[in-house]
Parts: sequence; C-alpha cells; structure tokens
Amino acid sequence: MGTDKHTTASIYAILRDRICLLDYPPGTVLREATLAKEFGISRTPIRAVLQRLEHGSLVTVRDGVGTIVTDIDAAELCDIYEMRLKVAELIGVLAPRDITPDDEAAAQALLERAKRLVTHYSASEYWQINHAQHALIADLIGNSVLRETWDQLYYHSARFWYREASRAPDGVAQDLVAELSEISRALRARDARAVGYIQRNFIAYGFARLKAALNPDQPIS
Amino acid sequence: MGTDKHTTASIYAILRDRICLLDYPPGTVLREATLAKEFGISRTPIRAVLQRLEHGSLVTVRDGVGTIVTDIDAAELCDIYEMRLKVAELIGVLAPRDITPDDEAAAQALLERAKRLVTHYSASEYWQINHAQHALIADLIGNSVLRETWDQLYYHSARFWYREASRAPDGVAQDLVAELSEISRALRARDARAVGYIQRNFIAYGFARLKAALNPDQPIS
DNA sequence: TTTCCTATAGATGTATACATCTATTGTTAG
DNA sequence: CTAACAATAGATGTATACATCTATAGGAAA
Repeated sequence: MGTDKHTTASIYAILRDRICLLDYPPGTVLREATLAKEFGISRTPIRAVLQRLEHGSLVTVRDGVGTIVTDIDAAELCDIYEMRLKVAELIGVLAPRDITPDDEAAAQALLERAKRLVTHYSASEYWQINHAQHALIADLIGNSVLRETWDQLYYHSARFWYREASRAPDGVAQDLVAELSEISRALRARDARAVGYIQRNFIAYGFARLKAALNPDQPIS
Repeated sequence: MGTDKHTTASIYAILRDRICLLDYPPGTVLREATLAKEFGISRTPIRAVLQRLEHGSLVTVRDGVGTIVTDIDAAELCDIYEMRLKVAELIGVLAPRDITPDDEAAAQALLERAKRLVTHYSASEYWQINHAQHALIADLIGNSVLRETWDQLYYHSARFWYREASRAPDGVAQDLVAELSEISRALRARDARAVGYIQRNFIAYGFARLKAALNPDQPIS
C-alpha cells in the first residue's frame, strides 16, 4: 500500500482531509521525513505541500521543531464564522452561474443520503455529505475570486465544527436533512440567492452552537 | 550589491512589488536560477517564494518552461473588482479596531504627500502613497480573516490599476487627494464604517475607468 | 535538592546533482 | 517548398547531503 503514484495535488488533498477530519488533531506534529517515507517520495515535494497548507492556516512550520497542526482560539473562530456569514450572502449576488437540472439532481441525491444518515449515523458519511454539499454550492459561484475565498474559509473552519459535532452529534443529521431540503427547494426554484442565504442561516446556527459550547452559560458542575 | 542578507519574506515582498509595479509585466518569464543568482542563494528558497506568489495568483509555474507573471482577462478583472467592492463594505462592519489619533495623523501625512503629488507627479511616489494608504486601512480591520482577504485582493489587482493609471495619469493624483481627504474626515469622526464605504466608492470609480478602457464605447477608428 | 549550563539527537532550512519535461531548431521525407 | 519528426538546450521537478536551529536530557556547581 502507499506505492501508488501520488501527485502533490493529491497529497495536499489527503493531508488537508486528515486535518479536517481530525485524524491529525490540533497540536499534532507532522514530520517531513515521516510523510516522505509514507508516500514514497523525498522531502522536497512534501515541503511544498506543507507550505501550501501553511498558507491556508491549517499548519505552522517551525524551524527545528516540525510542522504543527494549528489550533484556534475563540476570537479567531469568531472571525472566521463572521466572515463566512457575510461571504455566504454574496454567493447568489455575485454573478452566479445558471442552475441546471443536474444541480437539482445532485442535491436530491445528497438529501436522500442525509435522510438515511438520520437512522444510521456515521461520522464518515456525515462528512462526505457535508463536503459534497460544499462542493455543490461552491460550483454555483460564478465569480472565481469569491469561490476561492469561500473554499478557503470552509476548509479553515471545517474541523472545528467537526470537533463540536463529534462531541455532541445529537441533531446534526436532522439539521443536514433540513439544510439540504431547503437547498433542493431553492435549486428547483432556480434561486441562487436563496441558496446563499440558506447557507448563511445554517452557518449561523452552527456558529451559535459553537459559541454556546465555548461559553457554557449553564455550567452546572 | 545584492550581497545583503535576504530572508524568504523579504524576497517575497521584493518580487511581489516588482510584479505590482510592472517591473515584471504580465507575461514576463522568471527563471529560478537567475533569481537565485541575483539574491545570492540557491534555487530552493526561491522556489518557496515563487510557490507563494503562485498561491496569490501573481504567477504561474510551468514545468519545463518557467515562472510566468500572470495576465488577466476582462472577466477575471471584473470578478476581482466586484469582490473588492463587497469586501470593502465589510471593513467597518466586522469588528474594526478603535481608531486612534495616530491613525488620524498618518492619514493627514499621506494627504499632504498626495497634495504635493498633484503639482509634482511621480509614479513611484504615487504608488508609495497608495500602498501606505492600503496598509493604513488594512490595519484598522479587526477581523484577521477579513484583513487577509482584503490584502490578497489588493495585491491581486494592484498592477492592473497601475497599468491603466500609467496609460492615462490624468487626475489620479487629484483623485488620491480627494480619497485621502475623505478618509481623514472619517478618521476624525472615528467612523470606521465610513472608511470602508469611501474605499468602496473609490474602488468603484477606478473600476468604471478600467471598464471604459476595456470596452471603448467610442472607437472612432 | 535545585538550578544552570552544556552536549546531543533530531527537526527544518539550504545547496546541489540529477531526472524529467518543454519549446525550438535543424533535418529529412514528401 | 512544406510538413513532420527527431535531436537538443534549458527550464522546472526531485532526491539527497549538509548546515542550522530547537528542545531536551544529563551533569556539575551552588
């Protein structure tokens, strides 16, 4: 295993997903030599990947120490989420591309998967649907600069929502069903602006939940 | 010359500025070996810098060919500017930091420099003031994610505005005076939201001018 | 026992040789 | 003369040896 032909892009996606899915929790120290050995290549392309991850604020490279998966404080988490709320509102505003029946079908398929998730929960399946939903919506964005920003914000914050959802998974599947139902409705109506606002709202719900977890108002200990 | 001790960060800033100031016009092919020789280091740290520039969409690295300074088509220029218009509106909205007398003084100093520019124009001085104004406003942004996005958008589009301003420099100094006057007024009023809206407006003025240059409505040929 | 200093293991940063890829130029077949 | 192809120069991509930096463990002095 691991003897496949990896490209820097594929290794980047692999490491990014490991960080997002908390296979590498915040604080994890990655070693270039170890990763190089795992993927059967030298340190040079591994370094390029790590530097790219560093640009996305997913890791910090420290000379003589290693590459450390970043953690986040409450203030920075708020910064990311407040930004995402505002950027979501732009999705349907800045020249979205035309919605097609394919988009509708893709959302419907995700909705069916989410419904199955309610009765048979799986963290892995939850995140696959989540990622697919993100990709679906990002693909609607016609403005390339907005799409890039939207993507970066998503990957910057995903793991912190994942951590919270893993701690208290109650209702996340139902919420995902509700979100995808609304998105399907908006796509049927060919209303890209509605899609953006639905995203905004569900990001806000998640944000409220994260804030409640950070500042537990009812510490009945 | 060039024997000073450069760091990757300083080399990054140098090359970024050369691209922004059109010392390296779009289409220029940069060679790693040449740059390495110029800065007295090996290709390795040069490659790290070029990859960072590529991440900011300032260059494209092509295997076997070289690192090419990116050009831009009308559609992408519109994408960037439409995004900047929207992001500017967020400057005073997403938790700006408190405005201090120092900010006021800095803006006033820039205004004085801009006034001198009207009678004694210098492209170099124009861009130093422009950059300083950008840094001043970016520093007001309390949301770190917004600040990063704002910065990236600025450096992504700066050279295209510079190219247009160089072609027809009439009025750019006066416009800069007007913009800095308004910014000074907003800072005196401690009104960060006003600063953001002023930025939005002058970006819109520049955008209109760029569009007019791209689609000359009066092609009397 | 505590504290400070020093030696060291092991990490990233850098330089360089080599592999691979691209564009071009020159040659040859039609 | 034109077009296709092959050889080649020179670029980036990769692997690796070496330089430098960091944290830590261990020993000596107070």
